[in-house]
Amino acid sequence: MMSEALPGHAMRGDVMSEHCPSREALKHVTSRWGLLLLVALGGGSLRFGALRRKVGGISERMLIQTLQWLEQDGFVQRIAHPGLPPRVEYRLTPLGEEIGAGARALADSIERNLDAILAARAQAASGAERAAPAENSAVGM
Amino acid sequence: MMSEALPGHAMRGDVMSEHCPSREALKHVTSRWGLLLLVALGGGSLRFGALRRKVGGISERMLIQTLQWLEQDGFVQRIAHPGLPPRVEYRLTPLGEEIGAGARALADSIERNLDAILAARAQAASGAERAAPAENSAVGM
DNA sequence: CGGTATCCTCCCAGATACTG
DNA sequence: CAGTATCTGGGAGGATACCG
Repeated sequence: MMSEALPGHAMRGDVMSEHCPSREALKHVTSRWGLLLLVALGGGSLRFGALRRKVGGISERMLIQTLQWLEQDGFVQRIAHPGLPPRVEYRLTPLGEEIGAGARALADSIERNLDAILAARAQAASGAERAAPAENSAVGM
Repeated sequence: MMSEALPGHAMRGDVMSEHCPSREALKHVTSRWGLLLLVALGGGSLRFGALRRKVGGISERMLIQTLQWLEQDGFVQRIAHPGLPPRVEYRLTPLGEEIGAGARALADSIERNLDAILAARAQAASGAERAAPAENSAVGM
């Protein structure tokens, strides 16, 4: 599952192992909004409202919940400024910066290659059409 | 949502935009098993059974389904060798290699920093205890 | 061995209402 | 503005059985 938990030696997880705790962290990072929040915070700290506006389609509830997951895993730091109205900033921790860099690289690869991805999907769809010759050239999605 | 779809110019997605098609690809990559499969295939082509054994905890059904998602998006190539018993290999496409590299980097960051993550979680749990000192100390999640 | 088909069960996540 | 609490459904994903 992982290497020996020797005191003083960092233990290393193994995401391929079913019961490794790293799976839990991976789950948070790859949750529906986790990766997007890590990417969004890559540019620097953001307030709750700004974060909500930046990440299109996220609900307040999921924003809070995902931020709490990321905070518990030590990826995000929550900074509450006293006073009214309440102002809370969220920023990446050093650990979060590292994870966030990977998240951004992944998102960037997808964004840059979107045309190739859409082309592959169109081809897969047309291949399916050949198998089922009942004509309908509409390629949705 | 994205830059103009000029013919001859690659279009670029924007994962922050709610209706951008890149969200769909991101969903597949960050699905429960998507990232793990991309990582597993990073070392070279693998057969169905080997893949199943490598990714701990995955069911046959989700293995097939996730592979099909990744195949449709052009990340994975399926190669069926004729004959009996059936032998099917899966390997990353060039596009898949690029996505897979990001996936591996992300998984690697989590694996390497697992101790820090677990420490952060332990601290968050003890902090929550201080906030609610009366109740039972079971710290679930 | 490598799938497909079917059923079923959680629980993720949206909607809504309320608070400091 | 930044949360919390509760209700609910939809769909991801597991179990099982069967096929080529």
